[in-house]
Amino acid sequence: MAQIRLTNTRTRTKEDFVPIDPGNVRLYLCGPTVYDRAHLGNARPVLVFDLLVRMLRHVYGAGAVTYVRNFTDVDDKINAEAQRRKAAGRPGTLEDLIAERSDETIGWYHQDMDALGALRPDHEPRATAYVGQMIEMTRDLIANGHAYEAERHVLFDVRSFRDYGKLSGRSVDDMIAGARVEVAPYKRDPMDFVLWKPSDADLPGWDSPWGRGRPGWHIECSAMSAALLGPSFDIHGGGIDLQFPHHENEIAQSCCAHPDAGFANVWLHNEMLQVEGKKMSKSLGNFFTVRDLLDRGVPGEVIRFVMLSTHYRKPMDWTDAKAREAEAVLRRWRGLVAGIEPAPSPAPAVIDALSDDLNSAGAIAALHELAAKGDGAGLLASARMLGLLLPEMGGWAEAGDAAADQIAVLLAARLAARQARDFATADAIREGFAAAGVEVKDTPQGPEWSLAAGFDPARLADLAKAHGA
RNA sequence: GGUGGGUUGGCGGAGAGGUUACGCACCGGAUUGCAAAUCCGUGAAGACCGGUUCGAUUCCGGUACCCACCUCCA
Repeated sequence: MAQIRLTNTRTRTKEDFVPIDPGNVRLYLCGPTVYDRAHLGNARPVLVFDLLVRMLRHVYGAGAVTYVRNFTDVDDKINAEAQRRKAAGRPGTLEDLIAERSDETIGWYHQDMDALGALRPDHEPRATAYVGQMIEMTRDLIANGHAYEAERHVLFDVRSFRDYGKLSGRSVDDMIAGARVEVAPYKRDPMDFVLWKPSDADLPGWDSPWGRGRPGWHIECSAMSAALLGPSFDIHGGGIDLQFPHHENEIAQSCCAHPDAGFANVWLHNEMLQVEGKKMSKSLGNFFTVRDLLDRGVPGEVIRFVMLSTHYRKPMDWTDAKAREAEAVLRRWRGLVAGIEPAPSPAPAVIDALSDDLNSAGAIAALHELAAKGDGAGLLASARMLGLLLPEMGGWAEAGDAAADQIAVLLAARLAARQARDFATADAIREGFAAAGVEVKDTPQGPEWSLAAGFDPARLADLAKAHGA
C-alpha cells in the first residue's frame, strides 16, 4: 500500500499521512461564496483536492473517504444582488431572491467543476442550513470565556487562545503593529474577530440570544466541519490566501469550542493562480471565469491538465501557450489509447509521484514516459488516476461525422492529385488540412488522420468545398 | 513595517548531495515527390556571493529580484 506524504502547513514539514480512522478518512475544503461564476483561481483548490480524494480512495478504498466542501451563502454580495433584483421589480421576498441567486450560482458551479472532471464531494453543506449550529458554537465560546458580546456583536477574544497565530506564523503583536484597518471601538483587542453581527431590517437575519443577526464568515466553516466530520478530522484545505485570517480563526474557534479535540490534523494550502504573472483577483480586474474558458473552446480536460502540470504549492501562471500544448498532448494520448482497455492498475511511477505530496507534474512526466514506450494500457489506467483520459471527458477530441466525411473526400482528392503528380494541388490540400487543424500522417498502409490543437470545422468545410466535396 | 513563499536549459516544469528528469521548441539522421507525423540521436540549466563537503543546482548563511498574506478574495 502506498504511503501518502503531504506538506502540512501546521507543522511546516512534509510528513507521512496517517488517518485518524483508515476506514473513514475525513477532509474539508473551503468552498466558494456563491455570489457569481467561479473564476479560474477557484478551480485550483478544487482540482488539488480532487486529486487528493482520488489518491485517498485508491489507497484506503472507495468507501473509506468522506469529502466535505461547503457553499458560503451568507454574504453581502449575494444580498446586494438580491436587493438589486428586488429593486428591479422581481417578485418574491428578499429571502426568496437570495435563495434564488444562491441556487443559480451553485448550479453554475456544479456545471463548471463537472466540466473539469472534479468529483462531487460527499457533502456540500450550505451555511444557511447550519446557522443553528453556529449559534450553538458561539454560545459555547462565550460560556467558556473565549468570546464576548459587545454592542449586539459577538467577538472572539484572540488573547484567550494561546496558539492564535501559530498556523500563519505570526504573533498577535506583530499583526497589530502592521494592521492597516480601523479598529472598531468595542473590540477588546484589535485582532478580535466577529462571530455574530447584527442585521438591519432590510437584510436577512436569524434570531439569536444576541438579537437578530447573522454569523461571521469564519464560524460557518467551524460549525459545518464539526457537524459533518466531527471535532477532529484528517485534512483541511484551501488556498494559501485563506491561511490568514480565515483558517487561523477557524482553528481558534474550533479548538476553543472543543478543547479536547484536535480539529484538523493536516492543513493543505495551494499557492495562487496567476495570469500573466499577476495574481488573479477581483480588485485587479484581471480574472476570468472557468465558463469563459469553456465558452472559448478550451476543453475542461485541457484546463485540468494545465492545472495539474504545476505542483500545487507553487504559483501557477495560466497562459494560452500552456493550454495549446496541453491540448496537443491530450489529443496524441487519446489517439494512442483509442480502443485499448486500461491496465488493471496505474503505473507504480505515477502512484509514487502522487504519493509524494501530490506531485502531479512528476506524475505527468511518468505518463509521458508510458506514452513514449507505447504502453497504451498503462497510460490509460495511470492517466485516469489523475482524472484524465476519462471517456466522459473526451467529447472535445472527437470529430463529428460531417468532419470525418469531409476529410475522407479530401484525402481521396489528395491521393488522386499525387498519383497524377499534381503536387501543387496535393500540397494545397495538405496545407489546408494544417490550417484547419487536421493532422494527416502518411503511413506505408495509407494516410491516417487525427484532429490537432485548434481544429476548426469551418475551415475544414471551406476546404472541402474548394476541392469538390 | 511584520510574515510566508519563490528564483532550474530557448520556454514550461520535477526529483535527487555524486549517474539522462520529463514535455515543447531547436539541431542531425532515417523516412517522404517535398513535407507532416513517426523512429533514432546530439546539444542545452539551476539568480548572485560565501560556507560545509572528497564532491552542491541539491544542505547552511547572506545579497538581489519577484510574488503573496497582514483588507472581501481559492
